[in-house]
Amino acid sequence: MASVSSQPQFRYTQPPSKVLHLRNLPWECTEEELIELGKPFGKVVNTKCNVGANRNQAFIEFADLNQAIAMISYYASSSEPAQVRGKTVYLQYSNRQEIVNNKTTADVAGNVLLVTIEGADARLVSIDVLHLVFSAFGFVHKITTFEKTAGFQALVQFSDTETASSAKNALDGRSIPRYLLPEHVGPCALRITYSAHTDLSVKFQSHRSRDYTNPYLPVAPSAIDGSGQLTVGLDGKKLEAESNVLLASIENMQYAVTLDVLHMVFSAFGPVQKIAMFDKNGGVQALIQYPDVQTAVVAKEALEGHCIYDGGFCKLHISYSRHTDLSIKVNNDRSRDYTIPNTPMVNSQPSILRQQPVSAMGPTVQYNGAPYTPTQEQQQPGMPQTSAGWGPGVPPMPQSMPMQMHSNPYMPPGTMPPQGMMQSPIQSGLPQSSMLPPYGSGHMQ
DNA sequence: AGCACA
Repeated sequence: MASVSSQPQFRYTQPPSKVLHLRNLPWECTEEELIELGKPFGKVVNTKCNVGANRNQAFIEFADLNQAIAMISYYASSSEPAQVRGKTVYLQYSNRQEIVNNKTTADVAGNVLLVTIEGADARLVSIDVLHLVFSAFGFVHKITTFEKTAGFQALVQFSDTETASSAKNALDGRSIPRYLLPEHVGPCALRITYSAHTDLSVKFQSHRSRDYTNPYLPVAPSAIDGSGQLTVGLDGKKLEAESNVLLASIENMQYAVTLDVLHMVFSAFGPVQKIAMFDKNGGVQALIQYPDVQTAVVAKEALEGHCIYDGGFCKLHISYSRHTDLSIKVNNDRSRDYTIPNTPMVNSQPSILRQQPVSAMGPTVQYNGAPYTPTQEQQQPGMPQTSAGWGPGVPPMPQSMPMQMHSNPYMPPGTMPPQGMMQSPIQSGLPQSSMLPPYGSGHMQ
């Protein structure tokens, strides 16, 4: 009582109640901790935690009024304040006589979590980031997101209550790790309660909802354009169906990017079958055809956003083409079919070596993928690509590079550049493992 | 640090 009357603005003594009002709680405070706190004084029959705007208040209801009085009296005269996790908790009689509506859906543990993403940039958190965050605790079945007055919210469905609880306990009040968010996105905290749902209804895969148990669920019509092409990814970003043909556009093309340079760069990941270059929107684009989708995926992942030359020159932007087989009518300096040795060659002078603006500068694409080392058989048209030479353990600079210029079926006799020129820009530019992987010399023309 | 689905 003394503690209550010591504060002028709340000096009025509350009439006793078997319900106590607690404040200044750590707001991760659990029901169990409240019970622990009250247990010494009597039987706690009900609690309600995470009350108030800051979720740092709670109520404890004792079986008997005398027990509540005992607790108030004890802490009124105690030198040690009531504490939860070392934080001082202030308590007083509640102005209500019983806890009502204690078990709201938010308190009843279930397999679906209601997640509120807080922060100015909450809306910029993608469903994929949420998926990543919650997947740390178990398989996430479904996620739906929506906007409410509470802000940007998501329902995250786990297999069971235990998994959901572990995620809730670990993540409630925490911020999404910065490294999972784009740089421009500010901090985003998660507030998590249980949802009353047990099974979310996800009709489409979209940037707003996802069903990870059903990868064949149709994609939302809003994400598909008139031609049936997928244009909007499930994260709301542009997305294309994977293809064995890549569309590369070159940004900031300070240096001439030739067919040969492209061939060299893209051959690092597998045999390049065809390349077609063309002008588009004032820039240069190229279609690069691999024999299979997997190779194209690896190449795209590795090269996307990277620059062919140091200093941000010739930055590659790569998407999947709708093409699956390019039609190369003539081999010239803008298009090439590497699978047909005898297609007429037009103007196939190796240009990279002549056109280097800085003599010692070679392509320096950096990427994180495993380098592909072209081998003899992988150069053979029609041969199935082996996985040999793949994997993270492949050294970026093998001891002996396969020298197969002599056997290159695509190189017309007499057009082979001098050995010294072949070596200088490319190989001398590879002192570090992060640099461009070895290109078989046979790829260069 | 101050009373509960707003």
